[in-house]
Amino acid sequence: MYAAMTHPLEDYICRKIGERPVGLDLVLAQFTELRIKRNHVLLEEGKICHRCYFVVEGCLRLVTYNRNGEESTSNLIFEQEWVTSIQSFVNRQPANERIQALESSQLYAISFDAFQHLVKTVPPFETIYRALLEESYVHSTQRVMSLLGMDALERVRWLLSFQPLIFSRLSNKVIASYLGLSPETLSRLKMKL
Amino acid sequence: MYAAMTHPLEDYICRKIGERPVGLDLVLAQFTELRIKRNHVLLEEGKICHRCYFVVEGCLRLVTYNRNGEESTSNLIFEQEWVTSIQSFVNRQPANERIQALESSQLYAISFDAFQHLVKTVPPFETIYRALLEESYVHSTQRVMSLLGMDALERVRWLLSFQPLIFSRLSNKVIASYLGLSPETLSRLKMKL
DNA sequence: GAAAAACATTGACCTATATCAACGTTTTCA
DNA sequence: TGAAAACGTTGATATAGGTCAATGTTTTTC
Repeated sequence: MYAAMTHPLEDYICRKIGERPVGLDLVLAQFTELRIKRNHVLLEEGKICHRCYFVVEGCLRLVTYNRNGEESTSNLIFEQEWVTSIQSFVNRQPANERIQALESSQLYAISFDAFQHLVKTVPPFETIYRALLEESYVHSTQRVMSLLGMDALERVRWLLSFQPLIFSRLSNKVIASYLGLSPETLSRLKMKL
Repeated sequence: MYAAMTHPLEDYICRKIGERPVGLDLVLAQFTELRIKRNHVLLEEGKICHRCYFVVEGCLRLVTYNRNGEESTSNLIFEQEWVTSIQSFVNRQPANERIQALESSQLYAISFDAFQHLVKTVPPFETIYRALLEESYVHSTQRVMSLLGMDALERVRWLLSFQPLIFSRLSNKVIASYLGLSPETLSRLKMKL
């Protein structure tokens, strides 16, 4: 039970940097804990996203709506990952996506202003943020490639090999909307695996 | 002809930062100029991408190949933009995409090691890199949303409104492969605009 | 813990987009 | 500059995946 004795975000940061950085308490002080229930909407589309969240426990998704009101899952976020509507958070513009909890979740939240301040004044924080942006960008480009070049079955296999966790934890409907498929199609493809 | 008197990369960096940063000459010294012809392949898939390029003049694309050898354009890069195979460059792993010139181009290249060194030792360089990652990540997420939630005609209109330059400069075939469409479909859709 | 709602699956059918083929036009390059 | 190759467009046809509907199952809620 040692894990429960330390601050989850402290663990994360120390692990990422490989040491306990100077000024860490100052960083941690900028975050507030937050617990939300399944289906809770953290951000509605059209609103500006003023916060960035670290996921301690649980799972969330970014949801976009097309002209006909049909939803797509533009991203899935699990433990030890961060979530925000990046375009809205960075550019201070209305979000074109919603942030919704898929499971009851425990989060740490930081405001845009505090985030910017840390990025500017705490070098290790900027480094973590940069590394996170690299990871996220790489992931997003891989996703674009899969959507451009693979058919439905290939995408299912690709997701199964790189993020098998998703299949054991999320509903058929959510997985389908993340893959750009109808639930019926995903249901049928699962039999062909 | 004033523009020709200064270093294009110097211009870019000063414009991004809003002033001439200390140590800029040190940064510029790490880059080497490079001129390539249309269709030249800067990086082949399967090789590790050891360099990052700033585009002074011209246009390039990132190309991925699926199981059947059909190509998709995973990104398009114009003047004043950067190109590398990000996953390969950052993680030192074989690239799953090719970098190819669509026009004869003038570039400035920097090696991975020099790039890392600048990121670590020249704070304004890290800041520019971070801002670039933010922009690129935002762009990539928008692309995912368009591929998940829009039909072919909507994607064409979307591209036309956000990057009209592309239509005046690139071939029907390349635009189609960037939109995830066959050339025939794009050809037909253009009449419906 | 029972009723209601949401979900997963399967079948029948439909449609957006791909594929294949033909042909004229543009580009490339010897 | 002229032959060959690549490209763009259009028509005919094929198909992957979507939509609609029915049914049984799981989850939510009061």
